[in-house]
Amino acid sequence: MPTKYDPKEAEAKWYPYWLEGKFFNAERNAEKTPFTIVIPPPNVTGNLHIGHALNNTLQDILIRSKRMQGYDALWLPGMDHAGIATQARVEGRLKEEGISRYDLGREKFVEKVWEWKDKYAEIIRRQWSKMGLSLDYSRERFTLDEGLSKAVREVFVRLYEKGLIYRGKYIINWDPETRTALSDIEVEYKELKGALYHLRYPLKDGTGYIEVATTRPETMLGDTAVAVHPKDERYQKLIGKTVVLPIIGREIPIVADDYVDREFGSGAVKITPAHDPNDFELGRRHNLEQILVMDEAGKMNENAGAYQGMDRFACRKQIVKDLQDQGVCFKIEEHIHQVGHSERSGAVVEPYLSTQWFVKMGPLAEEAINKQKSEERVAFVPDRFEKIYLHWIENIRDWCISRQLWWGHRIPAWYCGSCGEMTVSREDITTCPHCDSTELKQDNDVLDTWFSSALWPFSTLGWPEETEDMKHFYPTDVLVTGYDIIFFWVARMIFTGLEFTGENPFKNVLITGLVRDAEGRKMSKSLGNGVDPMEVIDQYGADAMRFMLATGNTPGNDQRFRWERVESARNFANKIWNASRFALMNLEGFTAADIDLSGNLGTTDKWILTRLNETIADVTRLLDQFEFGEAGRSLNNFIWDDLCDWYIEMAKPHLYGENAEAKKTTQSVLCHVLDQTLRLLHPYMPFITEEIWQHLPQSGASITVAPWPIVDETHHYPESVKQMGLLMEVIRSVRNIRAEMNVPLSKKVELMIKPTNEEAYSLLSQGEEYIERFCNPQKLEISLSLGVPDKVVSAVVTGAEIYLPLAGLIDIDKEIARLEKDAEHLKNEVERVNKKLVNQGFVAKAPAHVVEEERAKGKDYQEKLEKIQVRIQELKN
RNA sequence: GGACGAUUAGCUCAGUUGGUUAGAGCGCUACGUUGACAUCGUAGAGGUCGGCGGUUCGAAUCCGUCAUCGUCCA
Repeated sequence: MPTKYDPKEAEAKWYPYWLEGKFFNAERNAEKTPFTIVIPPPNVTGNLHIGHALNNTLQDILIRSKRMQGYDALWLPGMDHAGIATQARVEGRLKEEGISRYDLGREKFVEKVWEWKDKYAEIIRRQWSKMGLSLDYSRERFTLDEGLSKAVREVFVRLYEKGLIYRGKYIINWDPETRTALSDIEVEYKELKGALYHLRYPLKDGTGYIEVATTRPETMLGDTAVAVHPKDERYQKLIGKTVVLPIIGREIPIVADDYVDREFGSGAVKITPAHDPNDFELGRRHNLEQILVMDEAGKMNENAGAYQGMDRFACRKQIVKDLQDQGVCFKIEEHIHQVGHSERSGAVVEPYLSTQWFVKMGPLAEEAINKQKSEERVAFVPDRFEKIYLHWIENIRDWCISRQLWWGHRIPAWYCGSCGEMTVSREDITTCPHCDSTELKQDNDVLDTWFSSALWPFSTLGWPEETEDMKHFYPTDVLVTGYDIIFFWVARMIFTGLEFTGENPFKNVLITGLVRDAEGRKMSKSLGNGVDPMEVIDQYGADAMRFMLATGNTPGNDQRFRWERVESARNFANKIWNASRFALMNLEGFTAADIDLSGNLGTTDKWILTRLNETIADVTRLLDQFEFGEAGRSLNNFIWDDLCDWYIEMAKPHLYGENAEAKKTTQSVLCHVLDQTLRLLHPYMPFITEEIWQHLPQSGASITVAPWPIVDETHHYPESVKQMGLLMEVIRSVRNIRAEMNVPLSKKVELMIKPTNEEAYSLLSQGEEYIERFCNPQKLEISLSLGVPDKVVSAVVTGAEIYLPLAGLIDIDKEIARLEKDAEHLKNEVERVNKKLVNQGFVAKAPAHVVEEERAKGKDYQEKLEKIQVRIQELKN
């Protein structure tokens, strides 16, 4: 084995091996408890980003650990057709060739998108494999594939038949850039500095004018009323009168409506029912005409008179100028307001009157709310996200699901050119069921991408068929996703899941934060600060990236991407590699059958086995609680500190020594501990653990299916932890003295240790060989009755006093100063503890064991302090 | 305007039901190539846990309030 771990080699070797062995394929075994995760399907628009890497790593850790724990683990992969995003990308590509989608026509264009999809699906699969994800590719799905399309149709038709899907003419959010309707949540509101334009509309009777204010003056071309508050005294006598709309000359009424805010502006508002949601509602109450003044591209239409053909913003400029010239616009104020932008294209969203399809949310939301308030709620992790979800679903509005795109699930509604009836159908139809005419035309629109994503946890398992997979693996166990799509996706999966399967689609939702750049900025294409996970893997290996992401922080919080942290993780991998290399070099000829822990275990053996037990318990518990960071740190500490820094060093004398029995015991312990540790680490670092494990004396096919370690009660020795503690403390003190007194390890010195009692004496005597090895003394004396020389450097630990006679080598004043510093520190501790103990409240109210611990601490500090003070006195004499 | 989150060592972050001498990695300082590893080892410096007030025998941890930054919702 080389001295450095080569990630590329291991990664290239093991992923194909895993696939060939079908280790990732779920069994659908009735004997086993299923554990299911469906991957949040990435968009087929392009490459995976570092956020996917985080999200997928966490899922892989979960699924790998559950698989090893004996569950029938299914991690189902798939991709999303991502309507607007994908269509926009393909259109962009065509544009480079000077072609628009209209040049190609719908059919040809969709063919092009499928080509794109095939290409990127392949890229994404390759990226998944690079990351080492244990996905069951035999069950991979795509939101537009046949089965899922069938599920989409089924859901659409059922909701339609139930009256929960309807078609109608309403104000929706229109994106003039991509020329499609958007749902409410696809609109991002940004605070912008705009203007409030004050206009005077003249009364028809010539008795004056009424003042209105607007932020979108171009919409005045579509005004069909002016509204005032019915109780507004200023306007009482104007209600019912008629004004003449400037420029257009249309006569429009002044109406009274409670909706009007008397405080805002002049208290009178212009009403444009076709371009504003509130005006739309008001217009319906007052039977006002709805006049659209723009087309789908955001250009002024034939109703805009002279402005026809102008872009909406150009028109705004021009119309303001014209209104000013006419004296209609008499004041322009700076005005900061929230302006909706398309989440996809960034274009300013236009409230627009349009015929669209909607999901009626009331009944669906109610069911979801009730469920969430019952025992059968979805567990959000961290739980604060539950509130965010509930608040949203409790205030939800109907969902606009039709999109004026070509890429997506086409709406299964047909219009008859003969009788004019509309038919919604599961199957494509060619004749009208109402009049038998064949003049049928399918609705041009497609469904919101999230409509199909909402069905993902069950449509991927074969629903609406009653498949075996559905019966066995549904509902799923955990959904891992970012907080940015709780509304878009999580909420919608929950209410569709409840409606169509009667259950929550998942038991837990693990919410992750965003991976930001090193400065804490959101990664974005425009900033160019994104980190490509493939580059990270290329430089440091997949395991390092995974470990870094998984231990980066706590669930739900954002984390910053820092290369130094990837480097640390890479170093950790290398540490494991070298520890294993050491072990393997000393396990020559040793087989799995040779492992024997029944022999005469030493304190260090007992200690490392006990620490292993603790680590197994911690990691298992923490993973169940989704505490990936803590579990990873626990493993890091165990491997680096306990295993490498102490156990391996202490194993050396046995491995190199003549005692065959001791050697075999040490080999057994080392081999066992390493094997168990690799298994615990495997979910985080699949490649390196497999690579090493395959070198280890063991008989399994792959660590991916090796049983998860369990706490071994027969090898649990809590007293060994205390015993090792003393040994470690003695060794550390000697090192500390050597460092502080500038006595390098190469310099042999005499070392005298005076244990405080028989027990400590026995322990330290047993550990003599280790003290020799770690402290490199010329002569070591451990005795309860030591004749301490005058010129000596010393230290006091709990259980022993340590002396290094360094006559002539040291500066007495320096040693006194060093001891006084220790004494000072101990004095503070003694004082702190005493203060607690004299406090009657503490002694009376604190739990007995806490008081007892505090007393013991106080006694220990006091004893150490006294001993140090004695040493100081002796040096001063 | 409402809700939530963050504020802990120079930097990035842990700290899970209130009781640890407040931790890690990186960085820094000083030593060190002893037969796994310099992608390393040993030792060390560095924090009044954002401010104020409260609850409690005891607060980084619970409550209130303020400040700064950030996110979501309206």
